[in-house]
Parts: sequence; C-alpha cells; structure tokens
Amino acid sequence: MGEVTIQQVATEAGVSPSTVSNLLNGRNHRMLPETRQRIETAIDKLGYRPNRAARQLRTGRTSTIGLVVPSVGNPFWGALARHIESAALAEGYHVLLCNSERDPRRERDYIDELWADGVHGVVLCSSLPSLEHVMPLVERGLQLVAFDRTSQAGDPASLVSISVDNAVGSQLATQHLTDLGHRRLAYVSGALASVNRKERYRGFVAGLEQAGLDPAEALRAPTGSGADDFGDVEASELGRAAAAELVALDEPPTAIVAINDMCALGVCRGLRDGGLEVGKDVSVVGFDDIVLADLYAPTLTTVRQPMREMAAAAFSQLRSRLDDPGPSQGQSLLFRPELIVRESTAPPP
Amino acid sequence: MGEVTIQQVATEAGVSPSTVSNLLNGRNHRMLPETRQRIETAIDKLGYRPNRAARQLRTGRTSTIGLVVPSVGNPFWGALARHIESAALAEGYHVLLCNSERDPRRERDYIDELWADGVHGVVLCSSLPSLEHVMPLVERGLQLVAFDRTSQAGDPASLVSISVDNAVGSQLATQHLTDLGHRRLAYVSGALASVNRKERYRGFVAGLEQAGLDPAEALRAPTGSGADDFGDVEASELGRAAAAELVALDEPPTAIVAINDMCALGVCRGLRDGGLEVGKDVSVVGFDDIVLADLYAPTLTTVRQPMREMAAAAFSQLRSRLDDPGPSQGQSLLFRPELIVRESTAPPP
DNA sequence: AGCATGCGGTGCATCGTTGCACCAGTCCGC
DNA sequence: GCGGACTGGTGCAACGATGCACCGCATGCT
Repeated sequence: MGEVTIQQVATEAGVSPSTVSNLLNGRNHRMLPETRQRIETAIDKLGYRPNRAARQLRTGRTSTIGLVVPSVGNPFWGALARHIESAALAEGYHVLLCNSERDPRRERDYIDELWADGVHGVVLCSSLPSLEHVMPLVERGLQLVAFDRTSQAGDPASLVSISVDNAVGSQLATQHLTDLGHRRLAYVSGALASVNRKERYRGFVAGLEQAGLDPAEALRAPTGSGADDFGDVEASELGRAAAAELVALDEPPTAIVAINDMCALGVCRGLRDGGLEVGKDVSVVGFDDIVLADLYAPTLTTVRQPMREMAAAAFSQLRSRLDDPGPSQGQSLLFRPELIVRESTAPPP
Repeated sequence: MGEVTIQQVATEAGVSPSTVSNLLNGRNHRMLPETRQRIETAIDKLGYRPNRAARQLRTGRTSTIGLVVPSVGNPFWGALARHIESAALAEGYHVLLCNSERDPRRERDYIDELWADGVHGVVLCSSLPSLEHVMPLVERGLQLVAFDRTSQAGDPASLVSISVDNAVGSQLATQHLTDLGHRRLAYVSGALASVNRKERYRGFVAGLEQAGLDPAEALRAPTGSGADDFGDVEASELGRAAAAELVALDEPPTAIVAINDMCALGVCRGLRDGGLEVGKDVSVVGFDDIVLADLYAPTLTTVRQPMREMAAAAFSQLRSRLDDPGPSQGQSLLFRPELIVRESTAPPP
C-alpha cells in the first residue's frame, strides 16, 4: 500500500525533498547534471509518481478538466467526448465526465461540484441559453468553454465559445434542397430552446428567402405540442413522430431539414413507416455528420461539423487560460460547416 | 478565491474543526443537537464544501472511479458510460473517462495513472484477453470490474466480471436464422482477439450444430487478412468490407451474423452496395441493441444486452468493494441476453 | 581585507482534513 | 468521598508536495 513519496526518492538520491521537487517542476536551471542524474535514477528505481492530491492541495491546481454534455449516450456527444479526452490526454490532463441529461439543475450541481473538487476548467455543452447559473463561479475564476453554443449578450466576459456556424450550415442544407428544385420544405426540431437551435432555424429561414420562398409557408413539426423540449436520446423519437405528422398532411413536404442527425434518422424512420422512400419520395437533410450518417440506408446528406478540430480548440483554449493566471478575455470561435451530399436528398419526384 | 475551510466553519459555529469534521463524517452519536444545529447553520451560511484534495490526502480515499472503454465515440460504449456515470452520480461518485482506443499500452498507462491519482476502483472494458498487465496494481489493492469480458483462468482472484452471456446470445441469434430456414450462414467479426468475441463465435457454432449444420461449411469473413484486429469506430468499415467479399462469392450466404451492431450496420451497408436488400435477399443479425438498431432501415434484428442493469451492477460491485477494506472474493455476473427480432431477418428467398 | 555576486542546494511552514488520544466535568455506586 | 464510567467535545500530529527565504562556500573586484 505504502506508495513511494518524494521523501523516499530524496533519501535514495541523497538530496533533500526540495531538490527533487525542484527537478520535478522544472526549476533545474542551476542543478549539477550529476545530481539530476541521481534523482532520475532514484525515481525510476522506486517507481515514484507524485501524489496528485498532495500536489493539488498545496498548489491549488489540478490537471483535471470537466466535460459537461447532455449525454454521452448520444453518438454526437460521444464523439466529442472522445476527441476532448484525446486532446486532454496528450497534454497530461484528465477528463471528468458529466452527463447533464439536459437537466438544468443537474448541470448546475455538477459545475458546483467540479469547482469544489478543485476543477477550474470546464467544457460546457449546455442546453441552456443563459449561463447565469454559473456566473458566481466564473467570477471566482472558473474557466468556461462553451461548446456548440455561440456567445450571447450577458455571457461572462471571459467565456470562450466554440461552435460551428449553425446558421450558415443550415442555410447550406436548405439551399441544397431548393437548388434540387424543392419548394415545399419542412423543418423538424424540438423547441428552439438553445441558442444553436435558434441559429439553425434562422439559417433555414434564410435559405428559403434566398430561394424566393416564403418562410411563412414552410412547415414546422411537430405542430402539436411543439413547445416541448426533448432530450438527446429522444431526438430520434421526435423525428419519427414529426415525420408521421407530416406524411399525414394533404400536401406533404417534399423535403425535410432536421435539427440534427439523430433527429434526421428518426425522420427517415417515420417516413418509412408512412410508406415513403427517403431519397426518392422525400429528401432529408441532417446536421452534425455523425458516423452513422454514412452507414444509414439511404446514406444521409448532412452538414458536417469539424469535430476533431473543434474539440482540440476547446481543450487548448481551456488549457491556455488555466495556465495563464490573469483574467482573460473571452472570444468566439466559429467553425465552418461543410455540406456532405449523400443519398437522402434528390430532386422532388 | 479563498474557499471556505473547515476552520472558518468551526469559528463561525464556535466549536473546533474536529467537531465539524466529526459531524461531517457521521461521528455525531454524542453531539448535542444544538451544537449540531449551529454547525449546520454555519455550513449553510458560509457555503462550505469540503476540499477533496485535502480529504483524499488525509484519508487516502477518493470518490472517483475510472472508466476505461475502447472509445466513447462508439454508441455502445457511449451508452455504457452514460449509465455508469448515472449510477455513480447517484452515490456521489465521479467518473474519470479513459478511451483506450484499443491500444494495450494506452490502457495500461491509463490504469497506472489512475492508480497514481488515488483512484482505487476501475471499470475496465478491456480488449485484452489477459489482465496480466494490471496484476501488480491489483495486488496493491486496485479494485477491478471487468465489463463485457467473462472471467478467465489466470485472472486476479478479486476480479469481478460483468458480462452478458455472449455464447447464449449468439446461439439465440443463429438459431433464429436457422429456424427461419437459412442453411448458408456467414459470421462477420474481426480477429477473435477478445474473450467475448471468442464466446460469441462459439455460440454461433453451437447454433449451427444444433440445427444439424456443419460449422466447417459456414463462412467467415473477412477471409483475406482476417487476423487483423479492429477498432470500434472501424467496426462498421470491417462489416462493409466483409459484406463486399461475401456478395462476390459464387454462392453468397443467405444470412449473416455480425459480431456487434456497428459491424452489422456496416454489413447492411455493404450488402446494399452490392445490390442486395437486407431483410429480403439476405438476413442480418447484430449484437448489443444499440439505439440505432431500431432506427436503421431496415430495423435491425439483434441480441440485447441489459445495459442499464449491467452498468448498475458494475458500479455497485465496485462500490461495495471500495467500501469494504478487506481482500474480497471475485465473482462473475452473467446477464441474460434477449433476442430482439426486427426487420433485418426473414426467411431465405 | 571587505563586500558583492553566483552557485547549488536545503529548511521549514503550509495547504485543509482527519481521527486518535486525551481532557474536564458530571453522575453513579458503594 | 473516591474510583470508574460516561458525556461532549478539543488538541495535535500527520497526509505528501511545494516554493520562498535562506545558507555556506568560492570567486571576483576594488
């Protein structure tokens, strides 16, 4: 049980613990190469690893960051988590995983707890439009990188926002459909509860206008209890239900833009249930380009987010702010979306 | 910055830090209700939260567990991570996420590091048949719960194994196909590098034999460089390539059993590429029942693992062993798989 | 000789919590 | 009225790493 301590290393190397500590922390400018060698040998021999708790207690710093996502069960967030974790690992950081399940209260509790644990940097994939609930901690020094959420008025000044340009992406998707000749489009999303969802819808509207169509005539589904928010796992359920509603119309749309890929897959499923063939009778576009978009039958036309780059940026932003003590200026990084055309879109029948 | 310490709480409540600590740790058998009240008031007023690092340094205990999975980018592991994290949260535990990317070295390094961080309990979803690389730590007291891996000779005595009965599951799937009348079956997997994969294949063979078929005549794909291991994200690629190989045969199989759902989806994709219709020309069965199995077109017949229950069991096993100091006896928990019949299977044409 | 400067380290207090050892006071029995 | 037990706490020394202040020595400069 007895783990090796810095004291034992020091004894072994015939120096004081301070000297070992100095070496460990790069304060070895004026250290005899021989001394350094002795210490390194001792470390290897004893298999010494610094005790993180002690180090954190003393310095107040951690090399653990928090990652708050709605749910890693969702392939999109799973992919993000994977990339963030990889980026963190490369720099010796660890990732504490938090699934908010889109519960604002849970999200808030998590962040409180992370802070209490000494975690000073969090990548937050919040479903909430306002970040007010975490302001107190941000004022105390919590570094926050918001992912998939463009910055808003009222956000903390130090906030970093990482996001794809949702409006442009949606517009790209919509334009693709109008270019194919579609004139009767529908938009499927849950409540536009988060910032990025609003943005995407805005892009949809812009795309319609650009094609000379009247946004007011476009359909939005579900039309029934459209105000309900929805969780990630249920995104596909929602898509499916929405599609059922749409096919039941007298004049169903010939093309559907979905808020994200999971939702789009649900839509495809619903259309199939209704006897329609996706990519022939109806076109469907998603958003995200999750791995399954290219596996699905038909393969899904979608808007790709450069996840790896975005994840790397999220981590490196966080890291640099964690290293630099001073109060830092926030910024927004908007990544460029890319339309990936696959089989689920075609000219209207 | 200055966080509230137990000392401040003590001063505020007019007691000694020890007394506050006693209350916090449930040693309040003989404490005046009034004192207790004063302390609780002080805690609330100051917003005190115990410093984890200090606590861990002092006690040697953490309420963080490690979760090592191949990659949370894979929906199956993502779902597991979500459930484990939920179970942990409910008991006040945190989850440190580690993606091994199926790299044995990375897996090993991770576990070493977790140990050095004071994490004494890990849920390990290892791709490795042998656990030898972690034996030294297990001997030092590391508690290990192996997920999706039935126990093996040579495993640490204290190891807990949580797994679905892979052989039975596979046999169920195979039997379903032979019951439908299929006589020419193929099995698609990567290398049978891990224990559970071997088990699944064994179930497949058993299923064939039970139907009076000769396992030797069943196909295994890919036939080319079949010995290659594969990562999770590439499981679908492998399925797709394997399907391409199979359709090119003079006498293609009428039914395919895939090692898991991601692989099965790849197979479906490959079959489609080859002009075959899944659920009509060819039947396909997967394993896991990931969320997408029910979204796919056609919906995928598969073998369900009771993930939520398995995740809960994994955490509670770990927890109880973490709480109880003494050396504990290992055990294996085998969960019952369930065949979920959907559209991707049908009688042979 | 007298003082400054550089070199290669070391001493020590400290981070916040814990829990064993201990203590002063009261009450009981004989 | 004295030993013993109980009550409701407190004192103090850790846990392991850190980093500032400091030290003895050698050398250089005037």
